[in-house]
Amino acid sequence: MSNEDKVPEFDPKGPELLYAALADHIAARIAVGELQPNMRLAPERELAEEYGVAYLTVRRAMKELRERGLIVTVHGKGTFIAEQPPGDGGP
Amino acid sequence: MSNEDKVPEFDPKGPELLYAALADHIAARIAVGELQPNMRLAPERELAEEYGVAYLTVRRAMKELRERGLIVTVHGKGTFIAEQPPGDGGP
Amino acid sequence: MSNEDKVPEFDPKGPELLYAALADHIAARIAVGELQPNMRLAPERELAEEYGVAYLTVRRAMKELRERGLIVTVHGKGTFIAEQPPGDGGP
Amino acid sequence: MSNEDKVPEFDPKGPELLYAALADHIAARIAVGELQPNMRLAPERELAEEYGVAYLTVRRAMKELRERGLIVTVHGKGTFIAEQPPGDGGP
DNA sequence: GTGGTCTAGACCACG
DNA sequence: GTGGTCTAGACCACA
Repeated sequence: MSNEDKVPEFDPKGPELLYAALADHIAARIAVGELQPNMRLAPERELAEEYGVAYLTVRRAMKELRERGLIVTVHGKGTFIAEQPPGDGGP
Repeated sequence: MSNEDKVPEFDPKGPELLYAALADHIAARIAVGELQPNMRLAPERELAEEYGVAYLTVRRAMKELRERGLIVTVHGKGTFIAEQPPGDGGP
Repeated sequence: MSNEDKVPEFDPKGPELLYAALADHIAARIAVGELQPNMRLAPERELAEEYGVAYLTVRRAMKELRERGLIVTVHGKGTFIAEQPPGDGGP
Repeated sequence: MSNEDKVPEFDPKGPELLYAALADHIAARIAVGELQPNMRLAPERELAEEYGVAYLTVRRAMKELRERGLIVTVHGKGTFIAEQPPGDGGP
């Protein structure tokens, strides 16, 4: 945890749903430390353009990350990387 | 009417719009007698801070209450609790 | 009615509120036939840019026009010029 | 013109009107180069506190400076030091 | 990808 | 020193 590896480009090909792939990609950027706690994420519309996906796809990915506790969003202000909780230890 | 019950803290969670929730909360404070006719309400900017919302949100709530006839606002002086009309009696 | 005169540029100078001036300008474009019934108006954000005003100012102007019955807006689809009611005939 | 002298503290004592004294003080800060073209002036309410004067006094001083062409104010954004025109050369 | 609400903070009008 | 309008730009609900 908290390694400084690089996250590969976002290039979804697998059977995974697009919004899930996007959520995973951002989650990876957080895990790797590229996105640090309390940083503000780019606005949702900007993310949509950067990733070349529809706005709604970004919204779904954000919802996913919110539910995983990785981000916190404040209406009208932006969405921020959460203080990362101790990883659940995984499988 | 004019009971002296307490109004619970402002803690919007429901699906209600924030400004509407705020308007309702203040309306409740009036209904319960915490805010009496002719009293001056705190300045809008102060309300915004107290309630932890943006100024515009307070403005919208005030507009709502004005339309309901619960308050009267005078430009440059402040906003005041209106002489309460006979409640519509409800169901 | 339904003349094809031209509406002058939007250039608010008077004491009128900006959003009211904007509403009037669009109302004039409708009156003159430049904007025909059932046409879709440009998106609100685009109007904001075109007119060089803030988004909220456009929103307020739209609200005004909606209340005057000149436009109809559908959430998620756009705002459309209404079937014009018989003008009140004026003086 | 465009000297780099220092402007003395604001300490009105003379018969001059307070808002005029304030305007002159700010004009001096511009003349001396302490306030450069295109810089944003502190918000009016902040200036009122800093100078220890009423808000209205600041507003009047701003009006004065606007009419002298020393500042440009944009509603909702702030007030900015104007590109200084060639001094009128006055005696 | 639209309309709708919210945040933050500026200048304006009025008493 | 209050209420009122405006700027700028964020997230939200809907089709």
